[in-house]
Amino acid sequence: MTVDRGRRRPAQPTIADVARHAGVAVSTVSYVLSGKRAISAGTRDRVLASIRLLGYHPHAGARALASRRANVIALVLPLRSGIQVPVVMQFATAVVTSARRHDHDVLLLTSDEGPAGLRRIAAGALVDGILVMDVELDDPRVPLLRELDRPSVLIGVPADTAGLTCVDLDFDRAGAVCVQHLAGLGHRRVALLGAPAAVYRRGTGFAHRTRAGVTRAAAGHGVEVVSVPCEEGDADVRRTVVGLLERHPGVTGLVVQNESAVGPALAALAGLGRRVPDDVSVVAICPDQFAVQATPMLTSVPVPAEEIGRQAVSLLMRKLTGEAVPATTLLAPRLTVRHSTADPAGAPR
Amino acid sequence: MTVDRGRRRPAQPTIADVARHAGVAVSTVSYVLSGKRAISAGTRDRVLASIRLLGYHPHAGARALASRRANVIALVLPLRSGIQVPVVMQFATAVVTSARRHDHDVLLLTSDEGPAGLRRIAAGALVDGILVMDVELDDPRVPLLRELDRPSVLIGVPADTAGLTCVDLDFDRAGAVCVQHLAGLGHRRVALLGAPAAVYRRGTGFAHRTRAGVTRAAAGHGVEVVSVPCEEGDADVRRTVVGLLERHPGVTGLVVQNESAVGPALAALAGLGRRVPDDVSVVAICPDQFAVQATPMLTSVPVPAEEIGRQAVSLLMRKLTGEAVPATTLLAPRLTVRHSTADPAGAPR
DNA sequence: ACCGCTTGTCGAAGCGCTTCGACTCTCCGT
DNA sequence: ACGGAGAGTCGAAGCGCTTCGACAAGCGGT
Repeated sequence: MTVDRGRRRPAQPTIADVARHAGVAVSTVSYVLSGKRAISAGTRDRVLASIRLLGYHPHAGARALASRRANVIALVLPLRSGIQVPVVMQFATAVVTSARRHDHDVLLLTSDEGPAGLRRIAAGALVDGILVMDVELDDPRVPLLRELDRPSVLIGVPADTAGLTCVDLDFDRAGAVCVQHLAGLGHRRVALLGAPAAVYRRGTGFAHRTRAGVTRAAAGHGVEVVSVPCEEGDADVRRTVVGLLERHPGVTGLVVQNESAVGPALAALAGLGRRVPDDVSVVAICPDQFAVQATPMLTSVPVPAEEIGRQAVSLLMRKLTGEAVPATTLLAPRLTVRHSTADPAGAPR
Repeated sequence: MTVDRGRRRPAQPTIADVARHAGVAVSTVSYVLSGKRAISAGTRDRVLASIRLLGYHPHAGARALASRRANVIALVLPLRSGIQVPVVMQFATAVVTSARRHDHDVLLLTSDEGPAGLRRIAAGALVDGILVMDVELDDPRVPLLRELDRPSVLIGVPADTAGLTCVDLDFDRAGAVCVQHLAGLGHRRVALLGAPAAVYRRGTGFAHRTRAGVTRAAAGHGVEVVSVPCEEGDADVRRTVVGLLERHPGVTGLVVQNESAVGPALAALAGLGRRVPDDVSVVAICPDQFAVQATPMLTSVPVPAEEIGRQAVSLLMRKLTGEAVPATTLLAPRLTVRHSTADPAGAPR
């Protein structure tokens, strides 16, 4: 067993081994692989056969050194409280999958190493580009990204987007669409059960934008709206919902933004003896998965994590090739009607 | 603006620039950085000053090429259904944080590229070692890892651990501890609300082990136990709980393994008019965060994602230095008593 | 005064790949 | 019959770093 140790040395074959085995020059193998120069079919086949036979895989470091491209992008994830974990996860997997399709790998960073981490990664040529999630309205990482001279794409939209590339769901319109749907059904008093207070305080874009959209749409439709932040956790959500309906008994429509509040909010309504959708209509902004798991299935505006991830990667790839891209890409919200919204009680048919 | 483009070329300084600036040889700079040879204090300071001044960061690719160490580890995450998203997320962040402490970065892979992905990464020297999450009892990736000749650590325990290094919570004992707690309170009939059926079918270790532990402990304490799989989603959980209590009305203790089932299960119990803990005691195996968010706060055995992640990284680092490490590390479960468990109704005080 | 250490530094040889001329053919138009 | 344009291939020069052997000093022991 131990004897084996020192002896075995399959020692990954190098491009030189492949070249020798195929009887061509090293550079020819390289061109077969990159397709950057014409190679005759015969040679190509011979080289490819040798590659397969020897089990050759190019050495990533050597390639990065010579070509000045690492074929790796960084994904900076948030670690903070109040984030929507499953959504983040969906983003991450979408990003990895898309990146692979573009022949790139993904390096995972967490924000807690701070700007220094970004700098290290970028300057060290470990990555070609950077994807940043959960960007706040006034994010300290933004100025750094501007100066960093590696292409980057933000998921989320900061206050000042000059010189940046951002992708996100259009939360403003998402909020508006929810209210519009409720207004269309005849509701005159609605409430927004928002994100935790800390999230607003932090200035996270999506929370503010949603609230703005809700407010604007309400004004436009002559609907009264009250908007309350909502902490996570069963008890807190219940308390918030109870308090809300005590102070505003006339509310018949509820927009729920915080996906982790969806379940407890429904439970709280049930506890108060308010039926959904008969007494109160509920529309959620959350991943579809949650909307269909709830009882009743929720009318919702899904957060298209998958598509945002894909878009972000695709934008980053385009920037890597020097292409110009739009500064801000806002995905249109789509409202799916399910079983949690209806005419308010007593409304005319 | 466009004019700027071609002109600016701060062109990351190289180690040669630093050497020139500090008036020493390139190798000296290298030794200052690596500490592999003695360097006089004066020289070291001069070099470090130049490094700071020039904003030098070593080129990762060049370093990997020359030193044959990428200082990157791969983290292979599951993408499948039935996984516990927040737990996975906790793992991931713990892994990234720990890895950074060891001066390594983390490359994110998803299982869906399959074994080919692992092979590519390992052979391409993109990573020095591999961390695999959510390993199944009979996992196709396991034989590959054995042959791959890059060190790896599994989070989760497959059936055959020969030649591997595994870390996990001791789910068997976790299950046992839950039953023991209930038995100690006087419960004679308990149930395990398990993972989704697909998870058992797939042969995911933790689900099977938990069930085994529950069963064994029940036998040991003369407690009757019934164990049912449980799908995700409000309605499914409700149906499962209702069905369970119909068929086994004498059950007074519930062990809930699937964290996403916790909320709905409590709601279902409330719907049936069973109070927790007065009529039914509930003990959960789930992250603490969930346990304290529930109402009432749950007696639980937390999954120490953070610590498992740390351990996994630390084991991998030790393997990278050639150190021998234990094949299997099972973390002892710790049960935290909160407000969801009590004597069964009618039990002697 | 000399040997043999240790300590600190340097130069050069790679690590495995990409890329840039340069070179050899072949084939076409005239 | 000849120049020129591709097409196809090769050799060599790096990319930025680590590491090995060599060497110059300084030191204590005899």
